[in-house]
Amino acid sequence: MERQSTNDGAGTPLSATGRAILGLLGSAPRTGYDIKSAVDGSIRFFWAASYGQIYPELKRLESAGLVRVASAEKGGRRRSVYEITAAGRDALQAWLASDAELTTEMRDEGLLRFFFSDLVDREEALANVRAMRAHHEAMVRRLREIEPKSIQARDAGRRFPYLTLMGGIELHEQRAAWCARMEKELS
Amino acid sequence: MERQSTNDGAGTPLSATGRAILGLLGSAPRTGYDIKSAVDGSIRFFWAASYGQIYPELKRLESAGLVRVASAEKGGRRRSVYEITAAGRDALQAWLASDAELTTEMRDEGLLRFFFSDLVDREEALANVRAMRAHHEAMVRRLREIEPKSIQARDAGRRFPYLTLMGGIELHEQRAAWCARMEKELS
DNA sequence: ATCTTCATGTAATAAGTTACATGATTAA
DNA sequence: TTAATCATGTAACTTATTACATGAAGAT
Repeated sequence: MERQSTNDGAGTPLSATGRAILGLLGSAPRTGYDIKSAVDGSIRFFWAASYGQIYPELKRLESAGLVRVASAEKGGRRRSVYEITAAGRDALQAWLASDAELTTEMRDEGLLRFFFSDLVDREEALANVRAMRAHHEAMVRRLREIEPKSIQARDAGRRFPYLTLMGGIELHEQRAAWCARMEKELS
Repeated sequence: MERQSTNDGAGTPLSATGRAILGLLGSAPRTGYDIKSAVDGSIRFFWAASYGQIYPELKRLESAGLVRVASAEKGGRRRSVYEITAAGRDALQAWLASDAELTTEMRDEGLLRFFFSDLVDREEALANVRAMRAHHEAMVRRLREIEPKSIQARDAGRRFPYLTLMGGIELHEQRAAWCARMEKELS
């Protein structure tokens, strides 16, 4: 087994979510709140993060010297804007260039139910598949909403977020189509 | 927000992994070891479980009266075969027929890297996509290996495991195809 | 003989969610 | 004036992984 986290020299190894946050700070300085919005508005379909992870992780990244806090104020209001440091950029690049094992996991309770559907009536199996399809179709709609923003970034020279988004749309379209086929199969 | 777990009357609510285990015991009595094998050999691509979850969960299911242990012996060796009880079957059916929220999550570090690939050279982005494709192709091969077993179950009247498996193969084929297209895009 | 599979479990740790608490600013 | 958005954080809890320990049975 290989090490599962990137560790450059000393200090606590960087967790996968830490890398995600660092990556988002790679393109712009952000507050914890901004990071949560960015996660939800772009990488959420393959990588989620809650405030309960983000704020503590930002502190860990800071004490590891990978980000620095530029405590700005907006109005009279406290606001901590984090930006990536040179060391942070190095760590990020090192991760992106490494050949470490990539975790890929899926947890889909809809498929779990589908798998066990021999135990229930056709109607119940059908209801489950319909719910799955509705979910994937909703995902496609949500992803399409962020398409314009992604196109802007692409035209500004950052094409990967756009390509990733298109991949996500395709993925959920394929899953929705599979559900539709299963609905026919069960009818 | 709705309750996230199925709770029939009193006792500890049943966790998602508990439901997965109960579902597997729905078709045959099994040991903890058998359950691990069954998970790895069928539902793993959308629902994983480790021994560290399985053995404690079996005890919880037992004290909730949803499974019973028929302590069999094979050779001179200790062996705990669990089987589902009538109450367990009720709980399983109730879950399969309920309209509770279905958790669907994905964590894909390859896509995370891809998303951030504007920060690295074309070569590094390409290496990452190739690794992703290799992974999905390996998944397709592994799933195809269990196809015969699945066909047998289908011919014996349990068709959903087969349909689920075909869905998984399609899913990973689609992802591999997307990777191939991205490789072209980057060349 | 020795390797693989069968078999059971726990302890430490890591990762992540949910609920809660608090309050300012901005748009309608 | 009221709702939405911006903003920060923690505590309790749940969930899951990893590493370890142990050993018999069956195959080569």
